[in-house]
Amino acid sequence: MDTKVQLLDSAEALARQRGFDGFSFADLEAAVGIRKASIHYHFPTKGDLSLALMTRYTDVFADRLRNITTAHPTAGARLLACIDLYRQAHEGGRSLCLCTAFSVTQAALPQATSDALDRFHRGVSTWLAAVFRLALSDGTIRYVTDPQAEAAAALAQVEGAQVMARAAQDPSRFEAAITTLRARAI
Amino acid sequence: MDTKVQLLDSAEALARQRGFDGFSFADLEAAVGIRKASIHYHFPTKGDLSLALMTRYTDVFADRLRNITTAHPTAGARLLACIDLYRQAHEGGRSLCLCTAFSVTQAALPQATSDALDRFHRGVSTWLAAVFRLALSDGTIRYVTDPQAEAAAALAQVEGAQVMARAAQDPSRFEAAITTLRARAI
DNA sequence: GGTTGTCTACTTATAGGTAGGTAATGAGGG
DNA sequence: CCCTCATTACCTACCTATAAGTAGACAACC
Repeated sequence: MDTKVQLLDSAEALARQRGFDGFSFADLEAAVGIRKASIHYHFPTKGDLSLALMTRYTDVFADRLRNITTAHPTAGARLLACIDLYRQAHEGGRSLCLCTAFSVTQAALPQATSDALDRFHRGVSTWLAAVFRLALSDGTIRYVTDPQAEAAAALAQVEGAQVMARAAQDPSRFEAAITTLRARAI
Repeated sequence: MDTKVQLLDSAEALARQRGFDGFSFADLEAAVGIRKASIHYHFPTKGDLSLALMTRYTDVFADRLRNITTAHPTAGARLLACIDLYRQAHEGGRSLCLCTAFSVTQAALPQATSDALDRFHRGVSTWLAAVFRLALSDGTIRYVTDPQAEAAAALAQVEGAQVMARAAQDPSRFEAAITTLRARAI
C-alpha cells in the first residue's frame, strides 16, 4: 500500500523527467529500494503501471481544476491559474506534465492507458472550453470567439511550450511561449 | 552515396513516426536492405545519424521558409503557408515534424545534435518573428503586439498540436488546435 | 495455514556497437 | 598492359548491456 504509493510517486517523477520509456524497473528498484521482481508483484507489467499512473494523475488534476473553479470567479483568473498548474508541473524545465510525457511516449501504451490519456485531454479541454465560454460573457479574456477552438489551442500551446523548453534545456522558453496566452487574461 | 541517402530517408521517416529512440538499426536494416553492421559504416553511431538527420532537415526547412517569403508578400499568407508546412509534415497524424520528434526524444542526443535542434528552433522562431513584425505594419494578422512572443507561441502551438493529435491518433485534433492561429490571418 | 510482500536467480529479447574478413573499383608504376 | 595497393562498401559473427518479465523459495502476520 505504502510501497505502492512510493512506486507510483517515483514512477511519476521519472516518467515526467525522462518519459515513460525513459525509465526502467531497475530505476524504480534504485529509487524505492525493493527488488525489481517485487515491483512486478505490485504492477505485473509496465503497462499496468502506466494505467495506474494515468488514472491517479487524472483524478488529482480534475480535483485541482475544481479547486480553481471555486477559488476564482472570472475566466481570466481561471485561465491564469490553469497555466500556473502547468508551470508548476514543469518544475523549472526539468519535468513535463504527465500527460505531455505520455503524449510523447513512443512505446505502444496499452489501449486502456491511451484511453485514459484521451479522457484526461478531453477533461482539461472541456474545462478550458467552459472557461473561454465564460469569458464571452464576463469579458476577462481578450479576443475570444470560439471557446472550443480556444481550449484546444491553449492546451496545445502549453504542452508545446513544455516540450520545447525541455528540449532546449531552458525554462525561460516555456515562459516565452505562453506570454501571449497570459497576456490575454484581463 | 545513394545508400547514405536511403538510410537518411528511412531514418527520418521512422524517427518522425516513432521518435528517434523508437527505431533501431535493425529497423533500418529491414527498410534499406543492408546489414546492420554496414549501417555503422555510414554512421558510426546513432548519435552521428541524429546529427546528419537534423542538419539535413534544417537546410531543407530553411529553404522552404525562403520559398514562402518570396512567394507570399503579406504576413498573413506567410503564416498560413508556414502552418501548412507543419500540416504536411504531420501527414494525417502519422508523423511529426522531425524537430518535434527530436524535441520529444528522451535518449540523450549528442550535444552537437541538441545544438542543431536549437539552431533549427531559433531559425524558425526568427523567421516567424519577422512575419509577425511585418504584420504590425501590413495588418494581415490580427491582435499582434509582441512579434517575438507571437513567434514562440505559434511554434509551441503547432508543435503541441502535433503531439496531441498523434497521441490521440486523431489528425482532426491538429486542425482543431491550430484553428485560432489560422483564423488570425487575414 | 494461507495470504501478503519480498527475495534470489533466471530467461528471453533487443539494443548499440565491434572485429575482422571480402568482393569490387580504380589509380600509379614498372 | 598488367600488377600491386589502397579505398569503398558491404558482409558474418560476435559482444555487452539492459530491458521486461518469470519461477519459485522464504518470512511474517493475521
